[in-house]
Amino acid sequence: MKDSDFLINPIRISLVEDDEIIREGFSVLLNQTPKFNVVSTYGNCEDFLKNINNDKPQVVLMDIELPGMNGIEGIEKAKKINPKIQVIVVTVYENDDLVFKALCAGAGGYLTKNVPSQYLSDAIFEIINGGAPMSTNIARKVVASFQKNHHSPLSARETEVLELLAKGKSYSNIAEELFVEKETVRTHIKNIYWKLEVHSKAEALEKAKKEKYIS
Amino acid sequence: MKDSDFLINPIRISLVEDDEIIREGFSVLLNQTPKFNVVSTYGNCEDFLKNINNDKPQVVLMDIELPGMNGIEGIEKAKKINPKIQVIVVTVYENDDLVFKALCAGAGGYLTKNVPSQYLSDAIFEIINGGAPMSTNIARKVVASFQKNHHSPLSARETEVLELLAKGKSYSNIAEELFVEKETVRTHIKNIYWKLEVHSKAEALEKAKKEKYIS
DNA sequence: CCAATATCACCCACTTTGGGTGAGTAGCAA
DNA sequence: TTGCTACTCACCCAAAGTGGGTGATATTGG
Repeated sequence: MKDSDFLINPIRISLVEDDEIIREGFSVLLNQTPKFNVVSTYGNCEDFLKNINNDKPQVVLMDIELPGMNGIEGIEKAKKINPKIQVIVVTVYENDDLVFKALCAGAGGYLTKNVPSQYLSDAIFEIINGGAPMSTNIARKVVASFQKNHHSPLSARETEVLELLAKGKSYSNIAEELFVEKETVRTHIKNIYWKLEVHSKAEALEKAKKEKYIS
Repeated sequence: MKDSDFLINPIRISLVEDDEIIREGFSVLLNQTPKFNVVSTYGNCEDFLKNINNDKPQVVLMDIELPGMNGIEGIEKAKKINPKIQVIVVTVYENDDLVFKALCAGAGGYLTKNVPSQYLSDAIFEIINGGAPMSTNIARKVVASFQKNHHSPLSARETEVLELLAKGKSYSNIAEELFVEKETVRTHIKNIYWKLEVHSKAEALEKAKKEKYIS
């Protein structure tokens, strides 16, 4: 599909943003190009969800901090109504937790609000073309979330054991998989607990994941 | 830092790519701009790693499919030698497994090889500025990896229970957390096993993660 | 109304888990 | 050489966890 095709069938866009100034700004900005058709704008998720089947947006620009239902819930419900809807989060918040919650909820893009106006249009085209538009800092966060902490107190073997424990395997399972005795696995786990200063599987996994000793 | 600063201190770049044509092409292309300084090019990881402390590259463009050590291992070892090195994978492979293995190994960017030459330069600036340059399709894969399967056979409550089980919690832990009896948790788990056609925690978690019923 | 969901109970047997203590081997670095 | 760490294995114990079976009740949405 070429960009010019959108002149015949402009991309249907809804905006959910409680700040009226920003909302109208985005709306005017996007409507400047005939490739976009801002079909509706809302100040909260409730109204947006109520009209979603009428508006039939292809792309939604969604704020996170909203009166009433927050954007995360809004994304979840919107995706449940129509999984094909592409949601781009546009927010000032770049707190790690929010970013990952939004992506888990179904956001397909995430922009921090200081985006130059050109980026907005680019992002919309990108998500329509199967991409995942993200601000620089967000992309880095997302990629970093895959990477492990290089300053783990755990030895290679211990990390291996803990990784298998994280998959829900029992000591015996792990022993078989690593071709060692169950007693050896037990010793590794005792040492892991000692190093992480914990006294149970759940605590160890929580700490190890938080500190990114395991993925 | 402004782009113009790189005229005084050009960005030091190493290339690891076994196809000599591509390698030389990239090298010539990047050296066309005085902001870049391609300090070395290699056809395999072994040679690259041997000279890494001499070359002192800030950015490495790394192929995955290489004779001898593959790119994934290469990234791991390079990051172990100098964690500050920024690695951008440049490859034709966009197999899910490889993408995530590369990111876990420490890659900070991932481009599929049909990148227009302009993108290469942009990507290098982006990674130096704390971003994570990715091709459209790769970014989508990465974002999609956070999202759950909307066609889960599990009920909301069952998913909740399984999610806690994945954290290594015991039935009793889960019961407390959900304010129900342990017996109720046991029933949920029995139903989960039945639905997923498995007979143990490890099997259930494996299947549920593979099918993305839980994260 | 029926099916699915969520809740709880009691049976049983086996395994798992966490903690304690001790000990041998190997490799590496001061 | 002497430590240190890592990796391996063994045996003790008691409590808790796990998987499977069967049953029940209440609520809810299509």
